[in-house]
Amino acid sequence: MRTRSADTRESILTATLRLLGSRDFSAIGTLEIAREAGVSEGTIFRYFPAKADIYTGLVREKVLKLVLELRAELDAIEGPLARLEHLGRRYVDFITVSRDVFQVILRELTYDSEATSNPLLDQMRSDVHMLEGLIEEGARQGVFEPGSDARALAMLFHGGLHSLLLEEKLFAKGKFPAKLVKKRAEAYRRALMSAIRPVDPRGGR
Amino acid sequence: MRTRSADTRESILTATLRLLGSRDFSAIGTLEIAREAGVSEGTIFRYFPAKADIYTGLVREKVLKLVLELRAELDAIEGPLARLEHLGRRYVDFITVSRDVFQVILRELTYDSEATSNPLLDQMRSDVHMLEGLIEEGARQGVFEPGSDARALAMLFHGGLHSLLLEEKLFAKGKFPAKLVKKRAEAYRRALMSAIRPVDPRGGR
Amino acid sequence: MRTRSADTRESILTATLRLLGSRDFSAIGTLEIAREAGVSEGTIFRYFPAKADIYTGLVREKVLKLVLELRAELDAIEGPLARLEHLGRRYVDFITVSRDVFQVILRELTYDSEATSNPLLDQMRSDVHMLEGLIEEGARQGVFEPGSDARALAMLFHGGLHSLLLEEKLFAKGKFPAKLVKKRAEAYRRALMSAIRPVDPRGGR
Amino acid sequence: MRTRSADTRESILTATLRLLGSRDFSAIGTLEIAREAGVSEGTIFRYFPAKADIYTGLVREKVLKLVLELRAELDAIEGPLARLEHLGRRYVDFITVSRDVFQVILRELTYDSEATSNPLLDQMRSDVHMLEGLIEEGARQGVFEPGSDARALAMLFHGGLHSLLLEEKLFAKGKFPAKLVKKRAEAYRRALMSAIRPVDPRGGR
DNA sequence: CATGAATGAGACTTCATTCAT
DNA sequence: CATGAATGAAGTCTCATTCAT
Repeated sequence: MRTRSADTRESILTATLRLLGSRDFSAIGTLEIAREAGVSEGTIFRYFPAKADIYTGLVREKVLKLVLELRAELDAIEGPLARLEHLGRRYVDFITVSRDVFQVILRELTYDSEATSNPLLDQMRSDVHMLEGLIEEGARQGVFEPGSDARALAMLFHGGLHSLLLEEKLFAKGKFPAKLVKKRAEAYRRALMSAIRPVDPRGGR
Repeated sequence: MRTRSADTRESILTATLRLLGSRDFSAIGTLEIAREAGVSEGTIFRYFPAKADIYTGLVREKVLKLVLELRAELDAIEGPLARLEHLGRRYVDFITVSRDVFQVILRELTYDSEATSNPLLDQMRSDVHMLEGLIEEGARQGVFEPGSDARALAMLFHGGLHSLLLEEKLFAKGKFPAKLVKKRAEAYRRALMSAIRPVDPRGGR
Repeated sequence: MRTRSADTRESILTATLRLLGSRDFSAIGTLEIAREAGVSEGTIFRYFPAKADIYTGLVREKVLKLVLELRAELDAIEGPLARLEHLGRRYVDFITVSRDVFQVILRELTYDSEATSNPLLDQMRSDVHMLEGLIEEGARQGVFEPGSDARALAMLFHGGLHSLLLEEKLFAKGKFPAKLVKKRAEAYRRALMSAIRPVDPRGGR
Repeated sequence: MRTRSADTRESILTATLRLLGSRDFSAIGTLEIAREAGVSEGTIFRYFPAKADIYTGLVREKVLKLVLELRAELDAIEGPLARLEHLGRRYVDFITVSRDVFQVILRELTYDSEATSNPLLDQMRSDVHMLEGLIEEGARQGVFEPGSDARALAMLFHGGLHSLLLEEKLFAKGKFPAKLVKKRAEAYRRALMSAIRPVDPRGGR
């Protein structure tokens, strides 16, 4: 009964996530979510007191979880360059396995937040600070060329992910195959790295 | 007779644009739009046959117009470097004077489009092609360093705008003052240019 | 100014009459009436205090007028047979020149009237009485065969008009040409007369 | 779960039928129908996608059903005279138990139909053909006097029903008691039969 | 505990009526 | 006077939520 409940709840969340790909949450009905989740409309309200709580739950249990996991991974890695590279690799996963979640994040960012405290924004702020620090550290260590605006670069890393999704949207019918995502993500990573101008480790330049 | 004022129509559109800053179109009511526009609810439907047409009108008359104007400006400029620089400068305006419109564009991009033909996407595709061509041309002319992935760079220019808005959202209470927008946009522009590695005109490097 | 007003008023009434051919009054909008009459919506309310008054005016000035005229004609004719024959002939006009008005009468009769006094119904009642008297008189005079139910016959004369319109509706695309209306009306008249069994004046039987 | 009751649907239809006695469908609001049916307004739209579908359902499930039943009964009866007499008897039921339905039919006939195919009209056409054939057959068999216009007579049978309802409307406060309906219907039947002049079976004349 | 029928508040939309021009 | 833009009350319809089964 513990398990059964957890599964139902999960299926409601993922069904909602799926539907959020094509429309805003306010344009999705509870009946629609129920059908997509394979449960009855009434059941939804046994798991969530109100429709809005589905979204809240989604952000808390899917979106934030993803972001926090990524952060934990990065924190476990040594060295600015390696970290940045891990970040780049992870972005590929975002698009292939967690694109729905990521799409929600992107959309959420297009709203003026009036909430005094938004955990997602708080986390992103912290991530940007981390990235900034990482770039500055890299510059101090001589791994990156100094003189760049660390915040702008940090923000652009995020922008790169947005760009990758947009490219797919503009130039693919449907979705990029995993292989192509990898290739394109690599191109973006290289371009951004080039903006940071990591000193070529193999000498030269 | 009272003249059917283009002003009324305009005020409905801009009111909607304003409201779109904080929520999706589907979460905004027609009564809300009416109040924000300072007209009665009935008046809305004298100018737009259905609620959805307000959005359509917005995209056609505000969003597309802006994008087309920018494109025309760029087409009038000679030389890849000058063009890219104009683009960068224009982005500042987007955020200071047309931020609402731009926010609509960004959000629109977070939905899976099922429409067979979306004029906004068509235009963006064309713009990306233009940017790509421009970067490749620059590389051929020796103004930019060759070897980069032109499409990734072109896409990143768009991502930069997204990043700038996000930075404001994360680190400003309210909005960046115009002065700061200019400064930050300049930082992004330099970072992106640096990714393109324009050959330093003042020799050396 | 007397004339101009009267024309406008008239055109509003006839426009409404025309539209009433296809829909109930409640399903017709004032804008529609205005367009059909070739005036502005505002003008309608200079001639009629409220929409409902158009219908009232129609009944008073067109429908009742027609019915009263017919009655006056009949009253001027001597002899039951001649009267019935005039009635039959007049029915042809109803369908060719006053069909809109007649359609309004027919429809009006499909509503349960709750009004304490309905001038149209009052008039019809009086007409039926007149017809009844006429049939009874004919029977007394030996012009008609006695023994029939005068009221049923009187009512059937009205039903015949209804039937003629229905026949047209069922079997004509559009409307019967005047010639055909005449022919069919004659068939109905003969059938009804045959129910009354007028004693053949030319001897025999 | 509460079962989706056919009763609810039925009560909506009959409530509408009741209201249609006094006004056109376009003049009846969905809230009114809901109250008359003893359900909430929302419930109406669980059973009918749009208001117009209530009317459509009414015609399909009540009106047409009635007409088709009558037709089936008549088809099962042998001999033109017996058929006509059954028709006459059935008309009494129409007015006593299905008067609402019949009123809808009558009103429907007062509109110019623009629909290419109207199942009610199609059925009526077919019924008139049947009646015509029946009268002609009777004439050939010598049961009826020949020489009459079969179509006019067939149409008049329908007109008789209209007349009966009109008589009630003109001369009764409220409705005729069943007994009286029977008596009056008999009078109409006799009058119409007399128009057909069935040869008196008991010889004579 | 799941279901889906029922609900009513509120969304979108229409339309008779008013009134500045 | 005529016009048609504006209005808001009322209509149709949707949908989150409740609750009997």
